[in-house]
Amino acid sequence: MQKNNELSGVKEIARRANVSIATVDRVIHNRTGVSAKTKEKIEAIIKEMDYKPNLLARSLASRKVFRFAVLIPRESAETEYWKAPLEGINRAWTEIRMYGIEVVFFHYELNDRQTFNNEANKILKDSFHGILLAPSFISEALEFFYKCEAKKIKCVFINSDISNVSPLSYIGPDLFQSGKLAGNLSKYLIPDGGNILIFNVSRELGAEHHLLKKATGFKSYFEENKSSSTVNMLTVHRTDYDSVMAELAAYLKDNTVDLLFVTNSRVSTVAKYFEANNITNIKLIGYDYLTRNIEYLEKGIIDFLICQKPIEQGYKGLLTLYDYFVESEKIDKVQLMPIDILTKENYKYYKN
Amino acid sequence: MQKNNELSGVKEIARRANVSIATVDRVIHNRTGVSAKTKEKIEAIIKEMDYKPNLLARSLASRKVFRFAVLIPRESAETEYWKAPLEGINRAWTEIRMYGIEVVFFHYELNDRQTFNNEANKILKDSFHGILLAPSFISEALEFFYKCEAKKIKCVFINSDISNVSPLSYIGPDLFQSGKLAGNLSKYLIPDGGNILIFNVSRELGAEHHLLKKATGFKSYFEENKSSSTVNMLTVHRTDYDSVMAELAAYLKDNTVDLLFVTNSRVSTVAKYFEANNITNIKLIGYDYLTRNIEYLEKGIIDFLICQKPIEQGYKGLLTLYDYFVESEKIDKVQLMPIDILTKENYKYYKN
DNA sequence: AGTGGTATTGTGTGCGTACACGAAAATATG
DNA sequence: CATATTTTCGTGTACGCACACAATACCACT
Repeated sequence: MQKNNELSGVKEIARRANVSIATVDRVIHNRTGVSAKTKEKIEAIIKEMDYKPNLLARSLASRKVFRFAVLIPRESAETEYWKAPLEGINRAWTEIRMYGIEVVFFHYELNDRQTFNNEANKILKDSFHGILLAPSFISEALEFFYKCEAKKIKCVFINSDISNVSPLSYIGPDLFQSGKLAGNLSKYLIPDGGNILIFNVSRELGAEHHLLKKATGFKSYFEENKSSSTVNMLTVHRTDYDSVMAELAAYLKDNTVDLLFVTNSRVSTVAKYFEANNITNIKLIGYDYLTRNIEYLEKGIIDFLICQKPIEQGYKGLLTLYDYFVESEKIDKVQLMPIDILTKENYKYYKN
Repeated sequence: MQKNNELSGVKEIARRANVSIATVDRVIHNRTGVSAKTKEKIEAIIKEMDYKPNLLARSLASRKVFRFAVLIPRESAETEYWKAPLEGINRAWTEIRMYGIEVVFFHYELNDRQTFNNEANKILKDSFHGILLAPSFISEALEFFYKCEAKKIKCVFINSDISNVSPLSYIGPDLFQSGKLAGNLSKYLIPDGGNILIFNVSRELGAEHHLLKKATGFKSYFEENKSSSTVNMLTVHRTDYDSVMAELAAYLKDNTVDLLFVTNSRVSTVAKYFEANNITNIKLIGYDYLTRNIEYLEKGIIDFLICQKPIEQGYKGLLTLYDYFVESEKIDKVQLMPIDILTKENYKYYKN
């Protein structure tokens, strides 16, 4: 390593400063017990040498163990979405486990807020340095977040954010802009003046809910561009196929719709309905690279899928905790994901 | 680290096998000097323990130095494209330099194939383990590649590939599919039956040239979809604004064009021309996230930009060499980049 | 000067692995 | 059977850093 010039490492610093490497070590980690003048001297040398510690040797020598908890929804039969972040988290873990990282997983059910509390309490009873969580239930997540803050536990949010709260980092989409892009895409699918329906399929949908942020962004596109299209919104609070089908059918009986925007990954449910009933004159935009969605994208029933790198969200989420604790790096408060457009032509090359 | 059970590492293997760690080390790196039966025994234990070497300690102890050369075009005044891969390469380098990686850069001029040869020869005279190169000039690159093969130097290609040749890996777009996607996008911009022009701006354009692959893909979309649009192609062999402008103006004087597809990052040159001459009725699709291109995307003069993660290409390129030599991982022969669609609405969130 | 105490600095060991070198065992040679 | 040769294996040191522990310097006060 660096076999070139031997002027690297703490040893060299120590040599130049006429001190022992222990003293150098002390000022590097600014521990106490170093006189002001030697500290200054060493710091000057460090700066002059542009010394960069060898992270390998560092974490080899400092046998620290950090414990992180992961709190995200369980992958459900209805949507495989959460498989992706989990995959990213595991990928990150395999990369950093040798640096002394322990990870414990906790999963809650997306249609049962009580399970969130249960798992959250388990986490609080145990002892973790950091937590990676998807705050799907806002008030519950908020309460949990405050408890973590009190215990000096750092949190990273993925997938959706909570306003007025400042975790170590938020990693996920700009929901508003994501919806706005969907609005923009609809321009390419139907002429101006059409009838558009925003369709939410979600058990929970409070005022601050992230699906509504997408809907708001979507609408804003039409307002900003002074479009003459009509944009309505419909929400179904049951997520099974029959319920969705029934509500949608009822709506379509009374209303003309040229384009349908599904605000989450449940778009395949709508597509299935379209296919079963031979509905081909309604354009369809939805979310997420899931096998079922891709299937309908391939068939041409779904026109566009918007995707926000769920795997990378999980990957970066865990790495962010690692960077903070092990590398003690400064962390970006917000790490927005790209807003990717998937079509029949390019999805094969997409990487979550 | 791994403070849990102490049954990790070569030491534990050695203990269980009643041998010294040196012997264990020998079978791990399958060196000579171990009797068949002890080798078997140790291998069994390794498998049973599912032993994973600590890469930190490994590369700390093995003070190997690998030397890689990078051979890519110089960033030119006309296009900043090659800044991006270079950035990715540098990012990868900072991540792995502590593992004993040396990188030396060589740059050639995109409009002078002789400079490629000059730099390539410099590389051959020196001594490198691996080379990361953009084979812009096919025959020259081919010659160089064979010389490298003869010297057992591993090559990784980025940005464009060469047929019938097998480097360690190709990292870049599927050019054909990339062009095909552009064809698909044009569907959203103009009605079927329009007049379309494929526009190549490139000094060099041999039969195997990568721009032509994009053009072929583009055309294939219209053929496959039995489109009634007319697709023509025009190539300008000079890349300065005045030349491009002149040729384009001449063409447009005699021909109607509804949509123009520029096969590389020079799309901003066309956009500039459109802006200067108030041409607003021609849709424009081009390549690459460059500041000048984004400017025209924002203004609405460019409708779509296709982007293929140039930074990541460089990043992965160097990491691929690293993985091969240091981690001795199996390398994917082809690592295709996603084909990203950039619009006015989502470019801000794009990451190269 | 001697004593106690604090402020400051140094020494040594270990993290998990690689490797040079030498020792021992096995085998071959005369 | 003694010696030479080869095969097989073990010991020790190093990598760059962290940290426990030991040592020294410095100062105040009897």
